[in-house]
Amino acid sequence: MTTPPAGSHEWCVIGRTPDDSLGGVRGMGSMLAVVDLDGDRVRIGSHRLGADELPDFVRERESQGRPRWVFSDAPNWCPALLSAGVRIERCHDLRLSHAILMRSESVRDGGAVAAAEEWDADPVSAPAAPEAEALFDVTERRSRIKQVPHDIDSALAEFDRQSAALASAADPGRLRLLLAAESAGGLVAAEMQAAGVPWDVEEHDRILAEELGPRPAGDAKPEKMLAVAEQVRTALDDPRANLDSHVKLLHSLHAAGINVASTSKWELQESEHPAIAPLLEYKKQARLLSANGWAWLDEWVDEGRYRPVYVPGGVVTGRWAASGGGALQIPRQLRPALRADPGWRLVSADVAQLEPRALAAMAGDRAMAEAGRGRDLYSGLVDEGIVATRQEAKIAVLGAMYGSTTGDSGRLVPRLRASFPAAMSLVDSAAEVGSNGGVVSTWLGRTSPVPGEGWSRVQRAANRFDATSADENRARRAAGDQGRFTRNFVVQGTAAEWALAWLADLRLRLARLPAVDLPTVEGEPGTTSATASGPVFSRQAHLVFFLHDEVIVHSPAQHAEAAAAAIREAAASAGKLLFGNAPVDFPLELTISERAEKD
DNA sequence: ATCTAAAGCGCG
DNA sequence: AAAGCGCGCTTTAGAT
Repeated sequence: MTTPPAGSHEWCVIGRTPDDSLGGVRGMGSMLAVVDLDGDRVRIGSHRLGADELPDFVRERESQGRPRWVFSDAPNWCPALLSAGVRIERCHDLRLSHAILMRSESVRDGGAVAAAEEWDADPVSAPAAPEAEALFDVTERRSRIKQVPHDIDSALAEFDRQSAALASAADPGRLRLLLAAESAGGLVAAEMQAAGVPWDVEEHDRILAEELGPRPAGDAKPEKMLAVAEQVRTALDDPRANLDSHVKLLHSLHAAGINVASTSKWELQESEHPAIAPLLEYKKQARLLSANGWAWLDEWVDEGRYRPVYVPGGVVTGRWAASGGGALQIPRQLRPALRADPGWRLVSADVAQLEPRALAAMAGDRAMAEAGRGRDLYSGLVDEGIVATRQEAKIAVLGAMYGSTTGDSGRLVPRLRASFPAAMSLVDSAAEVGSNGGVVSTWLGRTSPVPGEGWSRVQRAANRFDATSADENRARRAAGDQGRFTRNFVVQGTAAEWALAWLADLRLRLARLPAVDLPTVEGEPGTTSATASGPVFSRQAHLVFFLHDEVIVHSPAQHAEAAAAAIREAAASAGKLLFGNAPVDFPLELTISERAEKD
């Protein structure tokens, strides 16, 4: 195998060979084109690799010059590299970048990217542990999902289109930063899935038993739930009340003289009736059982690791989404089941009030930045006499970012307008653009989607001479909805960019921490042994969880302080990278423990 | 029999 | 209280 020349501005585009049956191994052939981006793109050479050669090749190149690897789609390439013990430092993810570039209003010459529709595809999760019997299902499912092309020529062509689009951007620097951060996020997601969240199955089971009773056989209801259900039926004097069907339950409630329009808990809480308390308890139990009960444990936790499927860029604002496993909805109640391996620690950190801080930074609102500096931003509003209580501050700030107009929130938002004119004018303008059908962009240039045809039709209908008041109301409501969406888009999206920059930087800092020796395995191989994290992460601090504004790092105990420092430094560095010397800080709540706190 | 919509609740 | 943004998941009920 010839090794291509190393260079500091080098990109390696990875793709499948056109003849992927080469050597009798279908789908395993790989090709690399090594590209030098100094000046015009020059194809230095391409290299055909055999079935098992890619990981070694990547490892070798990584140790020499750290190129930026160009992937069609990180989930397609990362799992094999990680399971072979290979990590990369930087990449450019064509699928994620395509989604940003095709919409970005900063790009002046994006037609070619937008026209390459095959790159506008669904994210595909990497297959979990390849279990023989499930393989058919996985293959079957994946074949129905629209995937990006993984062959080398398609990847090179798309890479060219993206490079041209980027070069035409109004602010290529910011957009380049966004693409790098987004791509790094793709790597983090793949790595977190490979590592898994250390999960204490016994603790989870203990929590379930405490709330629901011991695990029932088959799909019977747990005994504590049955008992609570009986209390409800007795209180309703309706021995056959069905608590699982909203419609039937509503009938039973009405029959018992409880006048509610729905069975939602905030409405039930309003009523005074002996059935309400046990009913709310039952609903809580039912939720826990169906969402995160024993079935969830069986399906998603294996060998002491919870492996959810993250979807970077899955939300239009740039936030991550999840697909399967409910990674973004793990109830606080179950957080204690998240537990470090023996000799390891969990280092958890979250940013207090990330979104308003991102807004203050973006708007250059010095007064708002000052209100939050080094302290709880909501308390800052109280200290500065803008509102009376922390609760009011929270309602006002959320109301400002979400565009609420009624109730307490509507009453309090005007005070912010007086105190923080720059921040408020930014979100107010974003709302106005959206309500008129326009698009808005985040700090780094992620652009909101154009409202759909249905939206425009509603607006047109309201402008016709024969428009009814119903038409006008519908149009006004739709315009308001879109305005609130774009208002929030700039804030949520910019906060997501800060979080990506934080993650990207943290990932590299953690990779530079020292590795530890593997614990000697005595007797039975422990099911929660650190080796469950795979060859790359079993000896080194690594990210295991990310949720919009919080991270959890799993670290050898002796490096936990260093990991904590890395988290803080990465946060400071993210603020600088995005906002330069803007007077906004992003303070962290950080804890080192063996177990995640219940909160 | 299988798909979709809506309700409801978990997370930020 | 709900409101005002963004999601995923489970369940039931209704449509195909």
